[in-house]
Amino acid sequence: MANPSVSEPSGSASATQRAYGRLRDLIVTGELKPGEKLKIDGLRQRLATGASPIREALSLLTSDNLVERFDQRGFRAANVSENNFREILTLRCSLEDMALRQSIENASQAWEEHIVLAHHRMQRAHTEQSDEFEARHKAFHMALLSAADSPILLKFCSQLYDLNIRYRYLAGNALHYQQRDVTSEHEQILTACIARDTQTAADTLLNHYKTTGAFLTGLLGTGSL
Amino acid sequence: MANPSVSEPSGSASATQRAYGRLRDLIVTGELKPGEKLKIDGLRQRLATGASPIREALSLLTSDNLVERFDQRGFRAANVSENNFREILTLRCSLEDMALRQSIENASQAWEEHIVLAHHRMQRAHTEQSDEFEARHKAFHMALLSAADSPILLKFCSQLYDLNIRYRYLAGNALHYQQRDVTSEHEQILTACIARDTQTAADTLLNHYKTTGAFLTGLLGTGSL
DNA sequence: TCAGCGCATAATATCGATATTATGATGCGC
DNA sequence: GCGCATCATAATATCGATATTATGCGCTGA
Repeated sequence: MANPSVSEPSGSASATQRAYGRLRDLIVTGELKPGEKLKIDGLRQRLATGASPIREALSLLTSDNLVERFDQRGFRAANVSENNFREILTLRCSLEDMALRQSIENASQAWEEHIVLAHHRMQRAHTEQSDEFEARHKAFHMALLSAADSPILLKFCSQLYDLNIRYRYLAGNALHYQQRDVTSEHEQILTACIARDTQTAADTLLNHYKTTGAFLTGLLGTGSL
Repeated sequence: MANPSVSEPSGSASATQRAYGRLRDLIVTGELKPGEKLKIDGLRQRLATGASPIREALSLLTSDNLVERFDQRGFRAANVSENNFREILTLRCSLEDMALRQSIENASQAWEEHIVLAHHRMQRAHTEQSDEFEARHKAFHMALLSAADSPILLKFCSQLYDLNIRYRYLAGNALHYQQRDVTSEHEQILTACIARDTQTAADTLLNHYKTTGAFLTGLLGTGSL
């Protein structure tokens, strides 16, 4: 399968959790395409599990905006559109800005160490071309926000992260060229956070998103997707 | 029973939807108390339906932060706390501010008529002491934001609304005294929206929330809940 | 030739039953 | 008398089967 896995260990406890994580990966990575009908029975076989866990997982994904439910007519992978992407990008900028500022405000030594570690792990995964890079990348970004002491806000950010990264996968290799200075951008953000330089951190972070975002919007606009 | 119903017609299609709406009401109104164990079998009998719809509904409510899931140990109604309430209030102010500004920016005649109508219905329900007031109240607030053209943001707002109003129910009649000038506040907001006076509308709306919020925080602080 | 009705097919939504897992009490050993 | 392991109980999580509902095709009649 060779699946990157944006999420946590998939060997976890309940079948529902496994199905949830697995399906989310499939959708985020585009293996299940936007708008694609998600037939219970098909997925049941694919994930080798019963219908109940599948349905529950799909319900959860519905709340994450990754799946659309049509009463009595099953589920589909959520559609994509330029508008949708713009919305995600805009919201993400607003909410992460908010969260990052709160996070830095509450900054503690533990948090500082946490982000340093998360950054390092991401870096290592990157140089090693590891499968884990995606997970580490998300972990780093969430770590930045983690001191915000606002679980709901963090949950929103996490959801938006997934929604956003889905578009990156859809753009696929078109995006590889611009592995540009992402690394340096990450370092800048990290440095600013350690220095408790809220403004720079926020500016850099948002710019980080907007740059990638603008590029993706371009692709979407040209109908490449 | 005499249940106000914060949500839509509960006679709708699927058992899952019914269970979802019903359970949400039960939790929001406090009939199912914070932290209370939600035993599948109990609910199954109470709502006269099977286990699958219940589980699916609970999964959905988990995503709404109204229910907590403990793997292999079932579900509980989400706990409440002063911190949690403050978080909801803060987030709600930020997000609704954002949404309201967008909404006014996109204001159309249709939207204007929509909010006037929603306001009128709420008023009528209020004077008639109708059961529907809660639903109308939410409808009015959501209508204000409805031109925002950002479904995800609106969904977040809707969720936060429910979370917030849950605390109002928990405070119960202690809150009745302060039916104060809520009516006039609503009118002010409506008027400002019609006038496209973004700043006033936003200020009034946020003040509306913060006033009620401060009062509730007070109650929570004194351990009245 | 085409629109509309009705049937066959396929998928969903739901139920009832089972296996698995937590929980609380009981008794044994120390 | 107290702590710990063990067992009975109760609840969850999951499965397989069924009933209900949508869907697409072919047929009829204009």
